[in-house]
Amino acid sequence: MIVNVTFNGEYNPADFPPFAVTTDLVILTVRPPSLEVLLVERAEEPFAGSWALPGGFVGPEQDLSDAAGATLTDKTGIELDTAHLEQLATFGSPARDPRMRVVSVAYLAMVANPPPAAAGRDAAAAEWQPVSSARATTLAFDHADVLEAGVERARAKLEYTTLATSFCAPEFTMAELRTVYETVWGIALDPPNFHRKVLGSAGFVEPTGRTATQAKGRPAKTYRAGPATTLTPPLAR
Amino acid sequence: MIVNVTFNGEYNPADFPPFAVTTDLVILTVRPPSLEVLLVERAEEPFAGSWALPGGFVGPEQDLSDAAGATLTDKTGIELDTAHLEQLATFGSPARDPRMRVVSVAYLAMVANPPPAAAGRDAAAAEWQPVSSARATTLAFDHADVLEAGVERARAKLEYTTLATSFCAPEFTMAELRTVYETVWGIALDPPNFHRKVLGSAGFVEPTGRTATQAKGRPAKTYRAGPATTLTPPLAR
DNA sequence: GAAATAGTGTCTTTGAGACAATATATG
DNA sequence: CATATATTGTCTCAAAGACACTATTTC
Repeated sequence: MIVNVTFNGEYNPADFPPFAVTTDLVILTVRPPSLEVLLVERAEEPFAGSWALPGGFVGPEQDLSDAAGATLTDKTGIELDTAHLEQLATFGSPARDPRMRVVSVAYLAMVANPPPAAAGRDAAAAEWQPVSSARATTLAFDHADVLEAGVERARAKLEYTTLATSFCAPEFTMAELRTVYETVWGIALDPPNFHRKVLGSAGFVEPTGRTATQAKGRPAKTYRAGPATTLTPPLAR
Repeated sequence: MIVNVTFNGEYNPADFPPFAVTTDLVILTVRPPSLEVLLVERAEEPFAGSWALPGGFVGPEQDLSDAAGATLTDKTGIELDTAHLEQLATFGSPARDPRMRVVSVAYLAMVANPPPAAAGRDAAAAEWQPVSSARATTLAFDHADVLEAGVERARAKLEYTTLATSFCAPEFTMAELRTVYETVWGIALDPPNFHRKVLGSAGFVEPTGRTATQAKGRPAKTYRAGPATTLTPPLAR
């Protein structure tokens, strides 16, 4: 198939050869004791059989964030308004795709309790994998770099934003919220101090008035995400 | 001029029509009492006569950061190794360029004591303008959004990185470094506390052993940037 | 010496962290 | 009641902020 594109005036094609633009997503979820990322097994070349981040081409009239959002809902089955989605960084090394110039705008998504992953049209399989496993795998393209950027962004943002709640169900206990931090950061936090810090951060969480029964021990009060988006002072790692 | 591009297999052109990829730069410098940004006056359509951020097309085999670096040295006359340059965000709304689909990867640069701006090939003029003035101007494309993102990134990064030194000459006084913060943040800082905080942050600055004569008052010791890149704990705004 | 700017000392307040103590559930 | 988990209390320490004070220069 042949595509003819005519340029003139200031827009000389020598100045801007056709680029393909894609989005790739680092979709994270917390499944204690692991931070997990959604990977797909590529069905076609290049890197057929390799694990990769889910992604896709940006349509001619499609906004970048819409393309990312479509991939997110398609791959996870999660509605956009329950997930956090933000632009991460753009990867455009000339050599990153062996066949042609592809610039990829990476997005970071944080989701809670996703349904099991299902293979799509272009993927042989889709699977939630612990980030530690994904790091040990040879990912397609430069997706190892993208994954690192996404994980580091998520780790950093837990410090100074309320985004940890996007890894939680709509209603959660203080221990569940704390476990999000412990899982993403890979460290143990002091439960009493964490409890006080969260309640002392105005707008971080709101009490529901309900309690959640524990397998053992005193029932925990439940909370929902509050209106605040930033934590000042931050929650130290 | 006609460009023929052949696609097949997974790379169906219907999935990825030709995009142009550009870089746009938010190049900031501190000239007390103003934080200033380099703007160019567009010589050609669209937005001929409007002020815009400097930028350019990414070459077929050119890395994104190389394209940004080339624009930086071209427009400011500053060597890359003396400036800070980082990727900011990518802007790709289908409507952002009236003629065709252009995805712009924005970069943020911080420079010290730039020479006067000079018009280039594609610009009628180039000028350092206070950010407050630039905000009051109607900028070309979506450059108002890009500028906001750049300024906010710079303001935030002064808190938890040592990047304020990239706004300073190689050798600077504590008052000069403090003035960088005061100019970017638009607030006054307490000189004694600032002094202690900076010296207490290991690797932020290193003494040169020299002093700088003041117009009035006691000469100030001078410092150079140290090896540290992050400030923990941060310098509160 | 007066004025200006650089730099030090000290006190108060805030918040993080360690950890004891109390509360409320299950078996 | 023993045990487990949630929640509150208390003490200590580090750092931020206010601001008095000292140091060193020019005029």
